[in-house]
Amino acid sequence: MFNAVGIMMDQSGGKSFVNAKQVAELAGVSRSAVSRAFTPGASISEEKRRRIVMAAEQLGYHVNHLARGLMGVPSGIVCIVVSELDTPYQSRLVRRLVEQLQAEGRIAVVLAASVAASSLQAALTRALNYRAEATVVLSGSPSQSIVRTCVESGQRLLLINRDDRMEGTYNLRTDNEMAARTALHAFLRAGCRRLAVVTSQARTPSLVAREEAFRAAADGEGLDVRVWAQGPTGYASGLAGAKALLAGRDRPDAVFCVTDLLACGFMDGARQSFGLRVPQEICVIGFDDIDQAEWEAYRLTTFRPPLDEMVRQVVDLVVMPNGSLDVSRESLLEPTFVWRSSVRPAHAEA
Amino acid sequence: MFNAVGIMMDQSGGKSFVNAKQVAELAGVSRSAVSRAFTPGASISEEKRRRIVMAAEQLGYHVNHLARGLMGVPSGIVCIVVSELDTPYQSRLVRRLVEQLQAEGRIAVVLAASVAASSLQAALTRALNYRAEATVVLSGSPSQSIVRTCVESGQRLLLINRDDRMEGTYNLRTDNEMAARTALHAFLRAGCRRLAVVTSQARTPSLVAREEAFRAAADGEGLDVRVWAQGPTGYASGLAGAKALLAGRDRPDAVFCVTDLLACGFMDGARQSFGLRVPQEICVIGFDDIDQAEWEAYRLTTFRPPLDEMVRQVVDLVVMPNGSLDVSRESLLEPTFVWRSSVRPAHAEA
DNA sequence: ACAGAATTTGCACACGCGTGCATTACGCAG
DNA sequence: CTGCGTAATGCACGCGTGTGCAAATTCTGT
Repeated sequence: MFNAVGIMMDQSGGKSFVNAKQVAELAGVSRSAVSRAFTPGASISEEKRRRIVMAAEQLGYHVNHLARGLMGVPSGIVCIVVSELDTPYQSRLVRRLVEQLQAEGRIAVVLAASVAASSLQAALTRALNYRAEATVVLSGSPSQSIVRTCVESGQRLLLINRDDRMEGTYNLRTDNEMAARTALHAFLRAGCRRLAVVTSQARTPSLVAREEAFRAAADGEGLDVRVWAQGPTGYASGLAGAKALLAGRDRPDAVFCVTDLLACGFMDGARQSFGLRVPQEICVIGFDDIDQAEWEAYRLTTFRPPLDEMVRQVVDLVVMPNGSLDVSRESLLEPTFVWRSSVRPAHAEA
Repeated sequence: MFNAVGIMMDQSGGKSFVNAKQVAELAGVSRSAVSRAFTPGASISEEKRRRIVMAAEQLGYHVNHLARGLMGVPSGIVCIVVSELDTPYQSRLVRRLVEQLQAEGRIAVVLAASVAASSLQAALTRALNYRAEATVVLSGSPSQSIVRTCVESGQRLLLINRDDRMEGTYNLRTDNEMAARTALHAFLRAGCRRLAVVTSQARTPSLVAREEAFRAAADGEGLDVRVWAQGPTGYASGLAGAKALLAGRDRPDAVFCVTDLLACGFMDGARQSFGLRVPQEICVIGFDDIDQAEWEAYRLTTFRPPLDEMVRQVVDLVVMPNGSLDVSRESLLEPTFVWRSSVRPAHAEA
């Protein structure tokens, strides 16, 4: 029944977990003492705690967080819902979130919202089943009903980069409108007049906001904007966009790509298929400041979302106790304009 | 105390969770009935189940998986330990794993092993605390002691791409040796003779294996190999490697980069700083087949790990019941050689 | 040495759930 | 109507833990 180190075997041949009672028996103390030994701030003598910890180590005992979460104690579980984890921007954000949440003693459950349409619903249900303290949604449109379920259950729902504000959720978004205006003015100062936007078929709120703000700003200057919006939000669409936009006469001399991946694809297309030089013959601005934007092959002028600040706010909202957090249900973060070499400097006008 | 839909408020103002007892009261049945209503195959009349489900929906009731996991029922939690989630290769692998595990009804907890050296130890401890069914390690070297603890607790430990096999773990790795030999022969057929390897300071087992296998294969042909190994495993190191290796006289004409990111950096360095053309003047081979390897700017010849097969085997090992899984504690997967444009074809010898 | 304060300890309960077991209700043939 | 087999139901227990409360122990000051 017991092996050399005292691990109990169950009938199926696998090993079962050691519980506090067994540790108590080995250490010759009550089970409560074991519980207190692993509870910071509990009243227990140092000598007894040492003996208990030693016994626990010998048996391979670990506090069962499931049972702990059964009581009033918060579970420490935070869900992160993400659809395209293999994207440079998303993966970086998730990494930072996981690290910081972990530093705060939380544990991050990553849920994929990509498989089916109802998958997010199922994922959030699972999150509820595990008594997650909060859920961070990086993508997908949660249905109104599931959101209500979450909020009513005391779940905090943090929506990142989604412009559709909903009742009872905390919204974090970057200032897409400001970025679009900044991009336009950078183009104008570089002497560009034939504007274009490259975006994707996916009507993600952030991307739509960037496109529309850019068009509105250009409209304010009396300038026209050609728009290319096809395929998914990735490199391939940018490449295809270049081939489409640059094929005809009167090709654009300034292109705002709503995503860095689109921008990389566009630049490659402009160079390979049309022999254009960036920024001499065509200027490009992206958004996200992914790693590749800094690569020598691109040196892309783009907007860097304030990742540190975003992560900090998310972690704060998660960690914050239940009282007094309704103060700011929404916050708008300013991206930084990162000037590299894909736009002509102002003084070098045509 | 109760609001319109019957959600109980706790004293702190947040909502507390609904339990089976409350559902039972509303539906006018016993608590056991509620439990059975949500247990597939339990003995309960269809009419009563409908009434219970309706009451549960009205109250926003969700089965508490923590309490369920308290009993013999497996927790359904799988831990994924990863150090560099914002890397193209890792993020893609994690995404696939999360999706497939989710499809099998498991929930994936992502643990960051990057912060501190002892962080992996802490991560595995947390995994044990939550009674994870299995832990998939994509990086870092777990200490022998913590591995024993995991295995003795019935945790399955799956190590991916780590050559150090340990007692009681399941190992999945790709055939780095074969890949290195294939790369060498591709270089030789292209007429290259001045070989080099670009790797990083990190002594990750896979990377070391690729480097050493390449050197061994070259040695078998009587050829020398210059090695550059500095900095982390990323684009910047590849760029620096190019500047260092190509600066002197007698520059290499074939470079095996142990990672695609290194290869991208190297290609950019070779082009920007030395005006070299790939593959006419220098051939490059990478490893991982990340998205960027297919980009027009690189069109990198590289090795594609069999991701589908890897994920399938991991999921199989996780899902498999406790009996009869010691059959294959290790499996070696063959990467595919992806031929693009960064190596001269065989017939175009110098 | 002794009272009183301060600390430590153990008992017992609660948390939310699944389930074995005894009991009841039901359907059906004789 | 009776007997019997089957489906449905409710009671009570156990899972592993944290904690209030009272009892027990140690410490402190005079």
